[in-house]
Amino acid sequence: MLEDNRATADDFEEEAPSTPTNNASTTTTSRLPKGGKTNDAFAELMKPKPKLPAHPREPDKRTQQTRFMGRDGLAAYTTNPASFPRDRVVQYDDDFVVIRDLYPKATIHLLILPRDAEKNIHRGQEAFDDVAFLERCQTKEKEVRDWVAEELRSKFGKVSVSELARRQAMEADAPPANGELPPGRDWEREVISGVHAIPSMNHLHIHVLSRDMMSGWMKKSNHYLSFTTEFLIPLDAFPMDKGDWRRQFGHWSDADMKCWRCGLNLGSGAPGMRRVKAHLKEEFEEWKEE
Amino acid sequence: MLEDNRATADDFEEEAPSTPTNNASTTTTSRLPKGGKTNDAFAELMKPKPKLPAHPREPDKRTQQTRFMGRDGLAAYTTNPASFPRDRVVQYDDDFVVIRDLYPKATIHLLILPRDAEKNIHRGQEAFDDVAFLERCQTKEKEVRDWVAEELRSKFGKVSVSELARRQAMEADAPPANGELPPGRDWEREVISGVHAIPSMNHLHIHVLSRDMMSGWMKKSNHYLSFTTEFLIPLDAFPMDKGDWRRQFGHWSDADMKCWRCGLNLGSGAPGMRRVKAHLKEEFEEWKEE
DNA sequence: TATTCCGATAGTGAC
DNA sequence: GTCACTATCGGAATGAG
Ligand SMILES: Nc1ncnc2c1ncn2[C@@H]1O[C@H](COP(=O)(O)O)[C@@H](O)[C@H]1O
Ligand SMILES: Nc1ncnc2c1ncn2[C@@H]1O[C@H](COP(=O)(O)O)[C@@H](O)[C@H]1O
Ligand SMILES: [Zn+2]
Ligand SMILES: [Zn+2]
Repeated sequence: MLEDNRATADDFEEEAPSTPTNNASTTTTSRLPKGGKTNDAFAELMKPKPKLPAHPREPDKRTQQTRFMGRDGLAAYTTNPASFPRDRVVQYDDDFVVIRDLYPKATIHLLILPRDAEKNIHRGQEAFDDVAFLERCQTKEKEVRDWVAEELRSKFGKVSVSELARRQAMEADAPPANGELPPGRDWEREVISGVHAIPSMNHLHIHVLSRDMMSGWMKKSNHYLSFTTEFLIPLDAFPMDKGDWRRQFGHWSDADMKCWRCGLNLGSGAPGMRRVKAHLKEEFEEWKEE
Repeated sequence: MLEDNRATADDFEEEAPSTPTNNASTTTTSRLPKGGKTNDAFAELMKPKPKLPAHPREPDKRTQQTRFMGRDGLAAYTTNPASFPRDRVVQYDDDFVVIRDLYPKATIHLLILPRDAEKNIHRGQEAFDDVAFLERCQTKEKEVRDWVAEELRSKFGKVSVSELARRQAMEADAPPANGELPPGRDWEREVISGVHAIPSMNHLHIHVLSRDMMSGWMKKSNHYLSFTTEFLIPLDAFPMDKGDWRRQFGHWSDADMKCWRCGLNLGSGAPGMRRVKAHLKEEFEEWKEE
């Protein structure tokens, strides 16, 4: 059973809301040397851009250690899950460890780590040729998807109109039995999962995350594309045909990013990513309230 | 007659000599987040690289104003030379203003600015089609070259072995008349001059500078190449044939830089530029003492 | 399609 | 091939008391 440790991606603090003085008073910026003392007060107002800390609060020491293992940073979770605090290792058994992604790319972002050391050094494309192994992973994936769905409900249920009937029933004087509750919003539909066609981390991991893509860690176009294109391969694509093109996934050049919700093309590269961030912020508000 | 205001490029302070502690103690550096408070003292030692001020001392206010005119920054000198202090405007008459380059690329670096507003908005390739105008410029150029040569003599004469006889004669009990002095080193040979094939500043200017290329403003490979290749066009190349290739000078890609003194190829780009700076520092010492 | 730091590279504006 | 600022890109390293 998955515990309910609700420290998630939106702990990442977005840029501090700018005071009126900050962006109202002066819209132009000088490119010339800050010069003598006349400009000092002036320059004071100009954006040194405080440069956000990597993590809002630094993670625990044990988790920090994993960051120094580079691309092998997931190994320690699989070999010694008990050494991690429960807000990072959400659940584990002999076969799997479920962790919170240390750099979540959505409001909720978990990773399922298979522990079998023979299997977990391969990509999904190879590891999932073993159908028995695959099926265990699929079962776990389903379980975690459900859990993420519940996490979404508890996080956004109170602003979601689809939850209204269920909410009212629960708050009624005589709440119905659990099975009798109105189902509310189908949050499982808002969960995506799968493996990356070209993982960067060396140990097999299945992403399970909310589809909102709202996180301070969602910084680069690669990040966005990796969860919104065929680069994210769902587990029902396995076992994969020997000739399937995703076994030799090519590197993408600089593909356009499309809004996951409305399909709007937001362009590519860093400029596109700025548009994505701005656009998703608005979509997010609507999406929560569906 | 040119005044003798000896505030020159080597006022630019080179980087402070690094203390032994600075580069000896630790050669490895971590690329991972500085993390908790344990690292603070450690990180303290690591190179924040103080980032030199643009100018050693900020220039006078009037001269600072020219920097806010971008590529038109030379115009004010030609229209109102009297408004500048004499350490910036070295000399002027109805036809020319001679200034110190605000970002000198050599120990001595002057600019000759023709004042004729009909002429000075064109590149040399066009302006010097007017032969009468060209000849006035060439006369002035010669005068300024001689002046720079004298400036070099007074700056480096006392360490130059070629100056020895002259120096001794001058310090003798009965110094000979001026015309009778031993000539000493031919410093005019150490002066280069001309116009850039593709100027960045909009008003016609003739560079007259010592060939040492020693200056804190000599930062980018473009800077170096612009004074050590055919990009610097001497005035005797004018008037230029209609079909001369320098009338449509192409952009250079990333040409190798060669030591102006020994011809050594020092490579291209920023790495090459670092080698140039290091190599020239040694050449400079020898060159002064020739 | 790990993160972080650093340095090199581009693109803009110039009060 | 202005300068100065900023953002972007590209590689290297991946604690250590
Ligand atoms: N030390 C770590 N602990 C937990 N998650 C990590 C760590 N390092 C990287 N990650 C996450 O692992 C995922 C690897 O993605 P990928 O290899 O592209 O499938 C990314 O979502 C990272 O945020
Ligand atoms: N405001 C300024 N005052 C004096 N010299 C300047 C100013 N701005 C740029 N320069 C110099 O003008 C020269 C222009 O070079 P170029 O246009 O390439 O021939 C460079 O050597 C600059 O250092
Ligand atoms: Zn949209
Ligand atoms: Zn040399």
